[in-house]
Amino acid sequence: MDGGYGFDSLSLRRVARTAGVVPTAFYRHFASMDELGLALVEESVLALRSMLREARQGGPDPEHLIGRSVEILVAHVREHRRHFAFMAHARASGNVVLRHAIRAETRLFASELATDLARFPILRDWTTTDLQMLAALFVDTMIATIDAMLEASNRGTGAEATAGDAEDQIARQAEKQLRLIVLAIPHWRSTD
Amino acid sequence: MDGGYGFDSLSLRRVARTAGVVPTAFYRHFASMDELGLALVEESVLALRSMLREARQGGPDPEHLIGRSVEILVAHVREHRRHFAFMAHARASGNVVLRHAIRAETRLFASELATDLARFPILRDWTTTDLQMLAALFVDTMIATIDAMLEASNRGTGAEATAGDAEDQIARQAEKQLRLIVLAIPHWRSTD
DNA sequence: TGTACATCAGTGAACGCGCGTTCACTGATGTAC
DNA sequence: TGTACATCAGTGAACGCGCGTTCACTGATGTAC
Repeated sequence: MDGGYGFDSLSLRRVARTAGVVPTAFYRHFASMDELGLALVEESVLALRSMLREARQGGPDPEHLIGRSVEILVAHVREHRRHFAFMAHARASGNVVLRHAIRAETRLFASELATDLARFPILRDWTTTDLQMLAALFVDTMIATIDAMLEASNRGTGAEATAGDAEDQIARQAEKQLRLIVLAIPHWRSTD
Repeated sequence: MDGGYGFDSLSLRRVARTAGVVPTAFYRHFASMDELGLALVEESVLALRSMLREARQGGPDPEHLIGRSVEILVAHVREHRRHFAFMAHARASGNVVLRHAIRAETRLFASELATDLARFPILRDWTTTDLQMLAALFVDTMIATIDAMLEASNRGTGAEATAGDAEDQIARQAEKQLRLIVLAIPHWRSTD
């Protein structure tokens, strides 16, 4: 009746046991579970940053930008599933330290995206507030997509084919949502 | 070094202690913590449904629909903060039973919203898939907004004025995001 | 109106368990001279 | 090349604690006749 997936329900002793080591040896590497968690956050963030870096390569190319971005997103989630799952969980977890660390990284990510967006000619006259608003909308849609993919892969145990299908469907929906948002951009009158 | 906010780190004994009752008395009311959790989900869902009901009253009135919806959302989060915080947490929690219950409710909510959307003349010719896509985008934006409000109210301990300001800013951003999405609708060519 | 019984919330002792953390220790690997 | 010492990962016993769950129980409230 215990169970539980996330970092929250992971004990120091279980970590040690999995590592094939006596519990006290844990302290040779981390001062506490929080510190382990922060190390995991740091590692996971690398996956995120590599995603952003890859998306930036190849220049703007507005024609296929959205399709490419979604492809990159999907590929990264598939490749670093455990890291993304860890962040998705820690994001809403009961652990204050981890939650704040993840939130800070998310804000940073959104702010970098806003900077990228500012380079597009069509967004030149937008206020900073509105650029942040748009970046947040993209990031929130991205997070929701990642979330849905992880949930689909959880449910998909035992029926891998349908899990893959579900992921494709999620990816297609995300692409549509992003396209829809982009459609609105030329019609927005930016003020603050 | 324990701590922890959410339902995950809430023990049967702590519930009993808070209720001013001996641990074994817990079983007079619930067979397990999972059952307690499900009861809380049910109670929290009532807050969500009342929100949707209130938003439906007063008819379409497309002019002020978005502003009114955001107002209703903010008011409900402020009034039922604990229920929303519970759902936001359980949504990504390690407890499989709770997580699935919340996810199911979220899907139901999105599907009801899609039905509502179908009634708008401008959306008459949209495919079902695209209506679901749009509803999901609205719901995801809503969830991100609720999430941000809860986080702001957590951080805002000790400085109520700034916490209120932060919430207002979040509400204003949400309103802009919804307006932006709505702007795109007339330009979408719905296909599947 | 009174009596017998059922229902039901709460009690308190007891259990075995996994937990985080302490402590003094061992033994291998690297470094200085 | 050999010796002395430091560093450092891992050991194993021990602690006190909060946990979920069992059991037989008490006493109040409601119900049937």
